[in-house]
Amino acid sequence: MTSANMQSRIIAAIRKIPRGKVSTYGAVARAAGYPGAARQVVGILRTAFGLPWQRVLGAGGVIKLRGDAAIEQRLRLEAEGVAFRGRRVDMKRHEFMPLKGKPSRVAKPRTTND
DNA sequence: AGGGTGACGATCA
DNA sequence: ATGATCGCCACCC
Repeated sequence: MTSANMQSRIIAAIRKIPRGKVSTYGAVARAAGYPGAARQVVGILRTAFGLPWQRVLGAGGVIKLRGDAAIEQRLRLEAEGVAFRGRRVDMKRHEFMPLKGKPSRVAKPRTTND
């Protein structure tokens, strides 16, 4: 078992990115359990439909699409509240990192989810 | 088998 | 910051 699973796991990882947050090709690959498979993430993003593709960026928060597609991705992200700093998104604020953050205090219960 | 392709990523000059 | 290089992984001739 290989790619069939890989594909579903990568897709699952992408679907977890919440609105207003973003991730990167590499991070998605790692989250799916395939470090180094960033290019596979790309392949899936290109073919699969119904995915929040606009939330996946290149390392550092750079939009790797070209031309119109790049414009659209930016607009879509800004539309969901993602802030840019020059050409890159402010990863400090919007990068989706499950398992990050210090569990020193009790988590904040969010009542208004999307 | 051999070679080319991606919405990549890290490193170095 | 920018371009080149090399490493990566699955897929498609």
